[in-house]
Formats: sequence, structure tokens, C-alpha cells
Amino acid sequence: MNSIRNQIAQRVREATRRIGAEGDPLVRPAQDEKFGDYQSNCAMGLAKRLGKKPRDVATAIVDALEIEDMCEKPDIAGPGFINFKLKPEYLAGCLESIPAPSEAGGDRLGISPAANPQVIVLDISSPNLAKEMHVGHLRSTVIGDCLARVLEFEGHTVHRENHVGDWGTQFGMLVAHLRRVDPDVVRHPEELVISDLESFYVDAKSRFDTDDEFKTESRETVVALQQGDETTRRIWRAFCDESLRHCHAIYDRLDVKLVDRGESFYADRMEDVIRRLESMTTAGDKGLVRISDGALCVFMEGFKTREGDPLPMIVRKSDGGYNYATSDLATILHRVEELGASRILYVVGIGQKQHFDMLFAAVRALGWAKDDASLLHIGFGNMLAASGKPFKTREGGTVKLKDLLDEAVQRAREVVSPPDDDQPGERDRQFDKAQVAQIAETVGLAAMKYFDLSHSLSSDYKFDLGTMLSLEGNTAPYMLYAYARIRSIGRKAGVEFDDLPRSEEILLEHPAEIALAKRLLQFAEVLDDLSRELRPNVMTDYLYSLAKAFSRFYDKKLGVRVIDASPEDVRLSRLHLCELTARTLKLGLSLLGIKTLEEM
RNA sequence: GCGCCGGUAGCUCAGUCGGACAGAGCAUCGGAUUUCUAAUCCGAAAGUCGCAGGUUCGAGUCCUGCCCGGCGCGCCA
Repeated sequence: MNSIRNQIAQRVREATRRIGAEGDPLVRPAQDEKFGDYQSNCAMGLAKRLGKKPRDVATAIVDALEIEDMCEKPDIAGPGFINFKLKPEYLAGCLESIPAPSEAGGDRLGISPAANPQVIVLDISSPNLAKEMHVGHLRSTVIGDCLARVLEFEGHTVHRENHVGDWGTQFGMLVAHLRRVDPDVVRHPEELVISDLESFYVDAKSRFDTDDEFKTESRETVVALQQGDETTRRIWRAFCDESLRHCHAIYDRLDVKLVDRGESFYADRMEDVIRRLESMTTAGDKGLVRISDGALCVFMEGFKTREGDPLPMIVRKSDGGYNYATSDLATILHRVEELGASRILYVVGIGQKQHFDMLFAAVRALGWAKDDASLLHIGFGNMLAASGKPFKTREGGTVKLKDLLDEAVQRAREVVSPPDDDQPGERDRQFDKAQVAQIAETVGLAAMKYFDLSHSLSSDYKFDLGTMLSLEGNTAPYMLYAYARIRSIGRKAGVEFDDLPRSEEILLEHPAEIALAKRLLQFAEVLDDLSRELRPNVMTDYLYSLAKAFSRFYDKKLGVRVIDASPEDVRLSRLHLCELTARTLKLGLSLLGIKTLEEM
């Protein structure tokens, strides 16, 4: 379905052509209701180019407009704004054309997929398998999953790549340590259980730092690992599998699906990267690829060190080892050449911006990606503690992501449980323990995700359980409540939302009905914005405004009766609006990776 | 020193490729309740958009300089 904004823009474009001009129609939602629903800001700019008065241009455009089917006659205001007010009949027609849940396209509210589907790779989460996932992995995982869902919904082929750290010197140490504490691991690798990866790492590290013999053994183990020694490999694989089980316990809870492709997957491809670069190496100090201080480097324009010297991207260290840049180059070759990606998105903290700038510049300079392929770093700010300082335990250590999820769920349980001194009549619904636990799990995780996604990407935000679990304001509990309440309306009204009589008209008379209808129909344009700008808070802001519009629609004073409305066609129309609201909320939340509840 | 991100109401944050008198939530104050889930809704008060210039018909938004906070800047990832 083409969004209403696009349709108005199309009409304005046609009108400007008719008066012999050309330009972006600049159609936006009106900033203030009193101006109407949409506005076009193109007359001012056009007037300048045509050497005419802005209001005259606006008048000419309005006279040339053919839009009576959608809007009242547009107003001209201020310096030359053209204001559009949608007709209720038009809104009703749009809503009626949204397919029912059981009809084709009903699961996507009739929104058609992108005309030009692409293959898109998202680099998401990517924890280091040597340790437990910590709070720093939350944002990439949640934001990346959301963007993946949105792009998938748009019809693109999406690869969700979890580029885990499973390779490198520290794995020699870990394998050597594991061999000592669990000699049996070679025979029964599948039975390996490490209850606390963090302390396992700490133990290994302290042995490494204090025991020279162990240090030597660790280094030999790295070599054995890289040379493909079978026993070493098996122990290493057992360790990585166990660590991945820890990760996926969290991903499962978060309802995030990822394809694990660790550094080790790229080991051969890194060799290939080096071979390609070596063939491009030039002597002297001018070329793109050259040896500098013993390291194989790519030098691009525009990157400087602290001292002002050229800053290279090092792809092979002077000791012969590979680093981040090497594997990132290898991933790009894999993604472009083998996965056929035309867009690669890196959902990684904003602190790594320079690394990605260099990486992309190198890929362009090397000619390793087609010119029309898009490489984009989606950087995000840090999650800080409520104090505004980096998130740490009292002892100064990193906070495990699992612990944070548990805490959020625990706090959610307190919020959703009825108070101990249960006052009769306060709530008409009773939940048993299992239901409360399930509701708390959904609400707690939703609250964390929603809070994260509702902030703009680039800025840091303060983690605040009280705010994110508040039942008021732009929070997950408010959204989930709004949804559950609507589902309850359906049950109480004795109708099946999935099977409402579709022949009924939608009647829009009351201001609250019209306002809700407009919000519902904005979903398509919000999706356009979201998929273009890749900013999840575009969706959270919209969903909040929709839930708010529904609360007004349903309000005793300012809204309308629904369940007991009469006559019957009015009642069915209003129930239909409820049904559409519930579906829009559910779809919008699902694109954020958030599950809904039928009751809470 | 250079680069990046941030500085908007008491607090937490939005602000769409420059557009109308700067928005929301929390907190504060006031109002609505024989409840269609009030876990809600309505209203009030609250801001020199870090500072100073500039571009523009129009700047929170673009440009320049400066101040404050955070992060990065050759072999970690």
C-alpha cells in the first residue's frame, strides 16, 4: 500500500508539473493539528527559482491540484504552506481496503514489499566466546534484530551474521586450561559444561600470568590450533560450542535469531585476503598496499595518526598475526562474493566509527565492492548506569547480560503482580503463579528492548529500570497494556477479531474516531521512514502516538462507546477500528522484536 | 593536537533532507472514577535549544570560532 503521504506528494508533483515547474513536493505530516493533516513546503523554494511570490506559487499549485477525492480544498497559510485535511470518507475507504487477518496480505496490513529486493547482510551482536556476554552486547543485538526484522518485512533477503570471536591467542590459553581441568573433554566434548565462563577465563588468565610453563603451553596450543591439530581442535570446538550455548540461551530469551560465523570460519579467507594484498604490494612509501615497520598495511587518504603521519590499516602484524581489520576484510569478501550482498550493515558501537571508516575506504580503494554496494556502519551510543557512568558492578567488573535480564524480569514481576493487600474490585483478572512468571518475562524483556529502541541511536542513554517499567509514558508496559486491553474488548464484545464481518462499513464521525483512523493509516509511511533511516525510535514514537490515540478513542469523556454502542453498524465499525489498532500495534511491536500478551 | 558523538523544561529524552508560536514522558499542581482493563484520560505551570558570529524569506536543524562532557587516534577487538 502506498502511504497517504506519498499519494499526496504524487498529486502535488503532478500539479507543479502542470504549472510548468519541477521539484520535490516536500510533503510532511502537519506539525500542528490545527493546520490539517499534511503540509507541502515546496512553494517557498519554487517561488525563489521562478522569481515569483511564494503565495502566488502556492495558489497556482492548489488551483492545479486534483485531490478532491482525498482532501478538503487545501489552505494556503503563512509564507506559502499548503495544508491538507483528509476527508473522513477517504480515510474510511483506506481502512476498509486493509485485508482481514485471514486474507492475502492480512498479516502485513496490506503493505506491499519493496519493489527492488536486495540481499542485505547485518553484522549483529558478535560477542567474544572467551567470556560471558555482557551488557555491552545488548544494544547491537536488540537494534540489529529490529533492523533485520524491518528489512525482512520489506521483502529483502537478510543475513543476520553473528561474527563471534572464537580465534586468536587467548583461545590457546583457554584450550590449555580446559585440557588441564577436564582431561576427559576430548572423549566427550558434547558433555562439556562450564557453568561460569567468566571465572573460567579468570582462572585461565591468572594461571597464564603466574605459570611460565603454562604460558609456553598456551602458545604452543595456539600454534597447534592454527595448524589444525585434531585433538586441539576438538577441545577448542567443545569450548566454543559450550560458550555458544550460553549465548543462545540469551538469544532465545530475546527471541533473536542469528547465524554464528566466527573468526575461525574466515581463517582460510584471511589467508586469501593476505595473498591478494601481497600481490598488490609496492615498494617505497607511496603505494596503497605496502610493508611499514614490518606490518602489511593499506594506506588510504584522509587518515592521520596523533602525530599527523599517515595512519594505515594494518592487515598483518609485524609478528605475522592477523587482526580485526584482516577478518573484517575477509568477511566483506565472503559477504559480497559468496552471499551476494548489495548492502552490508554493521550494528556496532559508535566508538568504532574510525575503524569502519578506514575499512570501507580500504574496500573502495582496493575495488573489492561494487560501486553500487552499500557499506554502512550503524553506530550507537553506550548504555550507561543510572549515574551516567559506565555500567559496572560494585566491584568494578562488567555486568553479565544474563544478570541484567534477570533483574529486569524480577522488577517486572513486582510491577505486574497484584499488591499483597489485594483490594477487591481493583482488578478483575487473576493470574496464577505460572502466568505471572510468563507475563513478567515478556514485560521485563520487552521493557528493556523498547527502552533501548526508543532512544536515538547515536546518543548514550541511562539504563533506568524504574522508567522503562513504568506503566505511564512511552514504555513497553504501556504499549503491552494498550494491546491487551483491546484484545479484552474483543472478548468482552463477543466477537472474533480475526473474523469480523468484513462487509461492514467503517463509519468515522466522532473526532476520536477520525484521529485514530489517521494514526492507523500512518503506519505505512512510518515503515517507509524506518526502512530508509534505519532508526528504530521512529517506530516506537509512532506506536506510542497510536496507543495514545486509542486511549482517547476509548476514553469515557472524550471518546466513544464501543462494546455497548448502538446501532449495530456503529458498534461493528468501532470494533473494526479496535481490531485494526490491535493488529497494527502487534505488527509494529513484532518489528521491534517485542511479543504481545493477550492479557496482563 | 586531530577526529567523532553529545550539550534542548527540575529530571529522562524526541525533534523527520531548514519551515509556522520548540515537543513528549516523569516529577509538581489541578480536574475526571456507580471503570466497555482508570495499569486510563484531560488541563496548568515549566526552556536565552551550551556561547558568539554567519548564510537564509525562515536556523534547535546548515557554516565558522569558542566552552563543557564522553570516546577514538600504528600492530587489542
